[in-house]
Amino acid sequence: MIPQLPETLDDLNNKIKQASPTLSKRLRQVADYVLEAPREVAFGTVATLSKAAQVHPSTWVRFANAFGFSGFSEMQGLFQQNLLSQTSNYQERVRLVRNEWPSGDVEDSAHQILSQFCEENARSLEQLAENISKDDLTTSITLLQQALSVHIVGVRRAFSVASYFAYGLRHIERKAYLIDGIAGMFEEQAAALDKNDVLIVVSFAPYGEETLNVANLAAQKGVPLIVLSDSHSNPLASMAKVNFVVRDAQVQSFRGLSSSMCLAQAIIIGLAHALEKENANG
Amino acid sequence: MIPQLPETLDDLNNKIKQASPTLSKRLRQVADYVLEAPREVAFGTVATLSKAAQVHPSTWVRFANAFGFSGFSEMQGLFQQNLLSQTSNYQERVRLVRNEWPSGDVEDSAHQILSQFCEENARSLEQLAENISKDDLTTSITLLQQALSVHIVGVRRAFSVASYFAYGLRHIERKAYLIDGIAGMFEEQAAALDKNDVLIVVSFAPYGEETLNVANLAAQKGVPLIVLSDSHSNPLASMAKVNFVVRDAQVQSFRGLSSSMCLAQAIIIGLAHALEKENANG
DNA sequence: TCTAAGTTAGAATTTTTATTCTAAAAATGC
DNA sequence: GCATTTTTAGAATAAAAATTCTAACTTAGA
Repeated sequence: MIPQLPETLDDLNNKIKQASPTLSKRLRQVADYVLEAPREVAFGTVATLSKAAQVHPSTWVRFANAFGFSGFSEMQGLFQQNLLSQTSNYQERVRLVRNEWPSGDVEDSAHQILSQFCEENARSLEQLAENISKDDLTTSITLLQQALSVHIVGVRRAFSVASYFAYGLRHIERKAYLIDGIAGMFEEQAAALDKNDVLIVVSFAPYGEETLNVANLAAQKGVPLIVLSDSHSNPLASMAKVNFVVRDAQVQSFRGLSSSMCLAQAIIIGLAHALEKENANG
Repeated sequence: MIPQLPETLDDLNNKIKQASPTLSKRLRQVADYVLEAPREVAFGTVATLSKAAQVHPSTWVRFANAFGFSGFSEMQGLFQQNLLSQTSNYQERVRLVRNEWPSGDVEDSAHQILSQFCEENARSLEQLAENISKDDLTTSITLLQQALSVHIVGVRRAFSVASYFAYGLRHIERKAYLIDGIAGMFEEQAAALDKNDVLIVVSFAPYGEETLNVANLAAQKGVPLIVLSDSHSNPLASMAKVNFVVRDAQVQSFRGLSSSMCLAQAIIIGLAHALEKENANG
């Protein structure tokens, strides 16, 4: 198919990108995986990689053949070579990234910003699991499990998280309603809250007025609140059944959302598991 | 002989140096080789390494046993780990250590899920900076800088990211319009696109039809597209000026958004920097 | 020099890994 | 909608790797 066999990993990567549109479904799956996780490929076996890329072992062989290699092993050599060549430069690269804040041209600084964000966000993620209590997680999942339906409110930065909650909960077939205040109807939407529901409130400092109003309305009706915020001393803490505090990474006075998103994800999947177990037990 | 098995390569190296004088001739040959060429050990097989160190294959097994390993393969793991950690990525280590999916009760499993999500997301963040090319970042920032206004489209899971773009861009005082298809008006909203604008398209597999339609309309009008997706081979790639591929962590067939959010953030802040510089220079 | 303890290399075995082949499935063209 | 081609997954095979076992060897001590 492609007779000229690539000599370096970069070479191969280019050929893959180029050929990608013409590849069949499974081969493209492998192509995507290879571009994304070259390190895994360096050490993996056909068996482990097949699992990771969710394809049949022989697909890897066919893939290697398609790019001119005699088999998987020959192709793997390229990935190992690459890894070796990378190790010597590594120290230097880290030094570069940890340098002063953007001094060079736009090109460099943009990538430095990205690197720093990645690093800071990764760090705050690493702490997240430690900072969130088991009890809070369990309580919130139980609340969501028992709820007739779930409403979510959040504005501005918090809106992205709120919309993700709505998406995720619907994905696992829970009734989820996003209070988005469309056409200024925050209060009208909040009126639909029932005391057998649950309200998830996502709110970061400075706490949005609309969000506080909705939360107050809900509290008056006796609707349990699950709060996700960035401070223990937020105005919602006292009325909340559960109060998650997430410290998202901050770079250059801009806060991220990675940790909040991660917690949202964990709650959703945790709920999915709980529901599964419930069903299994009758 | 030496019951305590080393946990890191450094650990092992120290133990080797310490034990070296007491080792037999062949074992010392291996010891010398191991200290001198750890990188070879990471990739080699018992056969190739035996030749390189001029010993019999079984010597390697005896050597590994002498330091408490169950066999050569177990010892080799340490060398692979080391190589990966040098390249900033400890994916392999976690892959090796990672155990089965939670089996315990809801309380434990919920927190386990959170831990795993944090871990996976942190890992994919670490890779993000490496996988995103400088050129793509620069190009997209320049496009956004020159754009009269910015439109953003994304549905379902991608909607959270799209809404974050809209929020962030407005925050730095760019004109940003979120094409949310409210009241089914995707096409009507898309009609507002001007060729001096830019369209940011966020789309993950399976690519939403609405998103593709909007992107097509934009492309026809000559509006530059910045695409953020999860695969090199997405249906938008060919029409895009820039095609960012972000592989968000996946746990239990549910994908996160941490990395996408992080990239969005970096683009926004990178743009803010570029605008600042532009203003400073007159 | 002989013996006993430790060490080694070779052969054999077991396990793992890669590859090939083939029937079924999917996609494509008519 | 049918026939043809391509693609895929599973089983079977081939190759390779790692490990074990044992007899031969080496060394040290009497």
